[in-house]
Amino acid sequence: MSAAPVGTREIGRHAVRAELARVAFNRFCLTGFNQVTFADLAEAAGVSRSTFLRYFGTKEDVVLFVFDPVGDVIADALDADRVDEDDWSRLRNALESAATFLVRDVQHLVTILDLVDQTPALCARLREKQTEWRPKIVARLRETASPADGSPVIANVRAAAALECLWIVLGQWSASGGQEDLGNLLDAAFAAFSPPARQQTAAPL
Amino acid sequence: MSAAPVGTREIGRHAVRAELARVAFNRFCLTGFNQVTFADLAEAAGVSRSTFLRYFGTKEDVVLFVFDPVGDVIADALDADRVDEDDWSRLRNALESAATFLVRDVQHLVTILDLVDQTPALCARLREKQTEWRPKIVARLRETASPADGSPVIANVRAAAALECLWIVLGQWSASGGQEDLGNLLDAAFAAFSPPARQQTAAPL
DNA sequence: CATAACCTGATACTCAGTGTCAGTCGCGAC
DNA sequence: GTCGCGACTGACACTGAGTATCAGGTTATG
Repeated sequence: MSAAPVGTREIGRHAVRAELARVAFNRFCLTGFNQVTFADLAEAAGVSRSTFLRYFGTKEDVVLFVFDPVGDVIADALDADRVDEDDWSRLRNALESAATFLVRDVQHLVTILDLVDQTPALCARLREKQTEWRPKIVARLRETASPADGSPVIANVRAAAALECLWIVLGQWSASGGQEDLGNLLDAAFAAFSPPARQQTAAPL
Repeated sequence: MSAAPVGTREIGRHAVRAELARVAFNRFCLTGFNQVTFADLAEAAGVSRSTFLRYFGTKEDVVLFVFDPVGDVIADALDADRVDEDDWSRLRNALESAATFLVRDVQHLVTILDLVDQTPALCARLREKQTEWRPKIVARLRETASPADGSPVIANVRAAAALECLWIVLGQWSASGGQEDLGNLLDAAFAAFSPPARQQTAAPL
């Protein structure tokens, strides 16, 4: 899944990166993302500013690098699930894979998500990452699309909509302190697409 | 629609802003967004760097301020269209209003959109603006939502999906040089939601 | 051991964005 | 008219992100 480091150098580098991120994250939560500078982080972690910057290209990445594998997780899940399902079902399941991947330490993820949506810069960067994932997802969808879907617009819209669902659902989940069930939340979100869409008359549920 | 300036000062300020943006935009198209600095822009426009920065808080805004009214345009269109329509139809119509608002000078809009998706920073900022529009749209949807929709998740998902449609459609439209019909493109995009979603068997169209 | 690759800290640099300050202009009140 | 007030401007200084370079130390490998 996450490319296993081969050399000892890779291992070390990975470990240092994790430690730097850990220290930095505490600072962010304590003082606020914008208030903390790279100089602060470097001092807190006991390395030089140069070194810190070598591990994380931007301040946003210090927080958001944990989301990097999500795009591949979703794409892989789509591949594993091409059995007789329609796009929406496959996307829903793939999103559940992504959610499962992210939720290891519930408390930690909740804290991250809180920090993210308190911080416009983090929101923006995370949305940017999502957009980077989309082409890969679109490609997987189109592999099995009916020939009638000549234009890539349909697949793009569905992929984009699904990614929005993931984000909205995670926001809701984190607002509940990680109590609610992600599967149920995903179902609730995808219900926005499935019904015949006439909302005026209350649908008998 | 766009709040009419009342005082002479407002008029002047607005005109200066437009002129600065015009000069700057040429520079961006010529040299590339990232290559141009505020100092360059100020010199090209014949004002000081300070003054230029007083008119535009960020370099991104110099390009993207034209999109600012779109959120209100969509919200207003939703209000004017609450007659007996389901959410998706209302959203589709509202998006067409937004598109109509944006397409005054076809060539200019195409140029802007090209510049935007050549420039990650502009993409990110535009997506940020979209997210700012969403709450207002959600509120309008929920005003007429059936009581069965207790959770705001449904409305959020639909608003987010619709905004993604707008962006995808504009991308497609701009790729065609502004030739294709935006109404048709919107229909094609919204088709991603309507069919029973089973994509394996080619739907007889 | 030797060498090549890598990591680190130091330093210098560009540029976005913020804030301050003094001078200027337009405009209404007196 | 002129006085004062508010807004606009340019000049300057400053913080902080991100890039680039360099010398010296460390580690893997032959």
